[in-house]
Amino acid sequence: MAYTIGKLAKAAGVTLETIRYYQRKGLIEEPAKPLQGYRLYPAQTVQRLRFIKRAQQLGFTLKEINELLFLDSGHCEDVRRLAEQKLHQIEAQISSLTALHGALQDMVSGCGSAETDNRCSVIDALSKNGAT
Amino acid sequence: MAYTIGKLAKAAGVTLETIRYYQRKGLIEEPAKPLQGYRLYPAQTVQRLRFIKRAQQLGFTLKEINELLFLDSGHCEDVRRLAEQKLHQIEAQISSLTALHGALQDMVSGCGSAETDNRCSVIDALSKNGAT
DNA sequence: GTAAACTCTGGTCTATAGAACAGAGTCAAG
DNA sequence: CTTGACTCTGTTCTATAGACCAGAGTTTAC
Repeated sequence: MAYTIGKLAKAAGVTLETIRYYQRKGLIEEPAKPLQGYRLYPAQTVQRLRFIKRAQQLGFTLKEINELLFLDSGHCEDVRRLAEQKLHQIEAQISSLTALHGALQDMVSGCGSAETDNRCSVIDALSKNGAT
Repeated sequence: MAYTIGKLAKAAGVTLETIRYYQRKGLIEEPAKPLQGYRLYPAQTVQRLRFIKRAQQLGFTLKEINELLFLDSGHCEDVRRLAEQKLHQIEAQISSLTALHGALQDMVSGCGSAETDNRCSVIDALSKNGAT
């Protein structure tokens, strides 16, 4: 099953502009244009677009996603090395988000109860040194 | 104690450009320029800059930070609401990252052993439905 | 009292991630 | 076989978060 760009966009839940942008950036391949007619995208491009969107939601930049995508086609050893690198990044990201979560939670729970002066404790907490 | 912009920048660990940018964006107040001479910034601006930087590290955009700062002079409830909103965002982000971590880990451990075809299946693992 | 260092204003420039548009070509349905 | 929908290429525009630069004025240190 093949898609024209509009169908592809609809199937993947992105806009035409996004697809073209990703092509320019090398995140997805631009199928050769038939000498007359429209480009046709293979079904797997839908998956790829979804992958990109998901990874983006997870806080990866397009540049990082591009790297991740390259993992798919390289030698298994390179793949492994890069993937492990990514894993460490993700671990770090999770733990810093977890710390942030705790800090914010503390702030929120202090809020409303510990207003010694007329300022919010959330602001106070953020101005000092707390979560890393 | 008052700071010229350069001292302020050094004290807060930001650049002059950052300070000016924040002024343009209304995140910090631009002191009136004495008819002859340089602007002088009150010491509390250092705190404010640190607050901004800190909040930024915690994933707030300048726009959100501006809101937080604005709300500082308002009701604590509003600040709380914003912080709670952010809290939920962070929770979602953590769980997505955790899912991604699991998927990547599976891939890394399968890599080298389970290459049924000649792909290391990152895309496979993540293009389906896993992390939301 | 001059030179180095700093500040001022205002503009341009960068990267990221697209959105919007113009004018042409192409396809599909009635 | 024409009209409306879609696609093509290329360019410009947006927002975010600053960085950088030039030429002028100001301050500080020697």
